[in-house]
Amino acid sequence: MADITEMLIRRGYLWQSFEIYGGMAGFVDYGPLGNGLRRNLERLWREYFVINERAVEIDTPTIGIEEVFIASGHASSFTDVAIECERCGKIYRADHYIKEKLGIETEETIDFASEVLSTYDVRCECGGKFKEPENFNLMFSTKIGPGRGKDGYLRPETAQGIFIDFKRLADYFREKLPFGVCQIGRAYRNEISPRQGVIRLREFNQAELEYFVHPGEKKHPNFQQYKDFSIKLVDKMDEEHNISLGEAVEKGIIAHELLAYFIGRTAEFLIKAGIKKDKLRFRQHKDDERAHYAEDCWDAEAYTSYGWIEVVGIADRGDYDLTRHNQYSREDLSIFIPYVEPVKIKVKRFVPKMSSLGPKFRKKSKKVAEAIENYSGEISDGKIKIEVEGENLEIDSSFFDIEEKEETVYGERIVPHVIEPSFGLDRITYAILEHSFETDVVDGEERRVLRLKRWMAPVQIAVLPLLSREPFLSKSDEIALKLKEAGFYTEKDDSGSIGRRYRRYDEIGTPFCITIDHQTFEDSTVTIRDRDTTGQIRVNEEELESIIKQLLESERDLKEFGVPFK
RNA sequence: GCGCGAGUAGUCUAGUGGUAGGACAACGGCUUUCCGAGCCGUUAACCCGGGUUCGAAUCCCGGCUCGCGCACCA
Repeated sequence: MADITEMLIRRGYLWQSFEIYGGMAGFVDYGPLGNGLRRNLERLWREYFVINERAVEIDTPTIGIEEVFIASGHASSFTDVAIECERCGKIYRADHYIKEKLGIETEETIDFASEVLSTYDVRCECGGKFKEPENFNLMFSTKIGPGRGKDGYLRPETAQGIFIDFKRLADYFREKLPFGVCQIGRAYRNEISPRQGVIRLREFNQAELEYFVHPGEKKHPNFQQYKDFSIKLVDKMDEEHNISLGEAVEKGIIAHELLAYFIGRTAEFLIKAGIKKDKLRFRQHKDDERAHYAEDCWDAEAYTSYGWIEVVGIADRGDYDLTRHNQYSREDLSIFIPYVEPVKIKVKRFVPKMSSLGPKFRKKSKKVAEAIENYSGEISDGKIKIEVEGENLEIDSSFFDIEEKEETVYGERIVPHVIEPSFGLDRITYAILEHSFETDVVDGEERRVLRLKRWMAPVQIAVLPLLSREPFLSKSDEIALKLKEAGFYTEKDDSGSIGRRYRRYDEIGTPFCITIDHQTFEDSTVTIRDRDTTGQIRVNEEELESIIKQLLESERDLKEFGVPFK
């Protein structure tokens, strides 16, 4: 691989943030081209994960109130208790270190770690003593509102915003599973040591789809599409499989069809975006690697100069999130699933008689009534035994009626499971750039060319007057304007020799250059030059828009559209 | 956060205590200019702060950033 970072900076793909103030690790600025590329990636992602699924996109705040992250588990599992050696300055996660040295499973609290350290006189490997344990939270905290305000955090993932809106969303989808909800946006993690350029950022771009399904139906209607598709799979035992996704499900390597579907879909998407198939693999998380919420998880990994890097995580989060938010918010986040055939069942119900309960139990009567309603045991000697506020009571039949009838049950309430494909857009953008950047030789001279997929290029068309004077300039302006009006990202460039300009656009990945030459003024034709082959065709000015459109949407050969030129 | 190395125009780089140089790029001009042509001209840099010194890009300290290793990576 040629050194790409130099080009990315110089040509306006990626810049260090806060550069004139010395910079700050973990943040990146997208220059004009980088931003364009990432936007195109987002557009393609929507095609794959929203428009062509039963899915919608929403947008929720990047700041979350504390309650959200207590419920989600991030407040505790995202906080590490860290211990630092006084002598050598090494920092460990307290729970890891204690478990390794003493074999004790610890709670993740400062007090507990502190107690264990002093009780067992735990020392650093260098022999030094540890300072008092401290919390290190990987979430950025903030205060909402004036004064002491309310505690808030910058979201560490976009997903929580979706879970919180679950009731509204289920309603939007008319209570019918499966459905998907996605969010594209920024997320924040206060990394201890961000490194490797765009690979580990403190503020990054996610595209997440939460696909809600019936726990017993982890299938997808379009799985057929990927059943015979194969991609390199590495399971949690580090074993490699080169089998179809259908087989992988049959053999139990992938837990279920729905995960396999998203693996297939993700692979197709990444390849369409410009990731090389031979530099793409899916790796299953090992048992100790999975997040607190995940039941099974497969990462898409792309091979880059940093080695294999995770670009997508596809997790079966089970009902973890909805159940937790259910508990903490006390909102019912289940969904009603009707049976195919309603079921008739006999029910026996105890109906409290308030007119007799009231006078006898007074303030307690409401609680007694509830206990009677919930009673499900037998009646002995016309009495039932219930417990109210720790007190055992015998209630005789003058306080309740028994209603026995046949009821029709139409369905049941269940908490859906969620399958989450979560995409790191920054990493994907970077991997695409690396996978696309090549050098080749044209006319004996080395050329740097960014072979982006045509539909991904931030600058799609460059209009180049052969000569930098009239009438070439006006004609170029006229054609560039027409192409812009047609919706193509177009640049006009008359600076330097024509060869120099071709190189300029090769380097940033512009797939096609339109050249206005002498012949243009004789027969109203222009040339289209293909970035990858440097071949040219000559076409009529009137057909230009339609040909460009077809070329940009496909990988069709330029020669199909006109007479080769030169 | 620890250790090692590095930081000079947009980019790459020379300069090791005494006037900061080059290449490429960019910009303007000349040249009927289809694959980084040539010529003339222009713009443009010592990461930040402190110290030592008559004098610091250079030596020392601290910070920031980048690279590598360790640790961390829900």
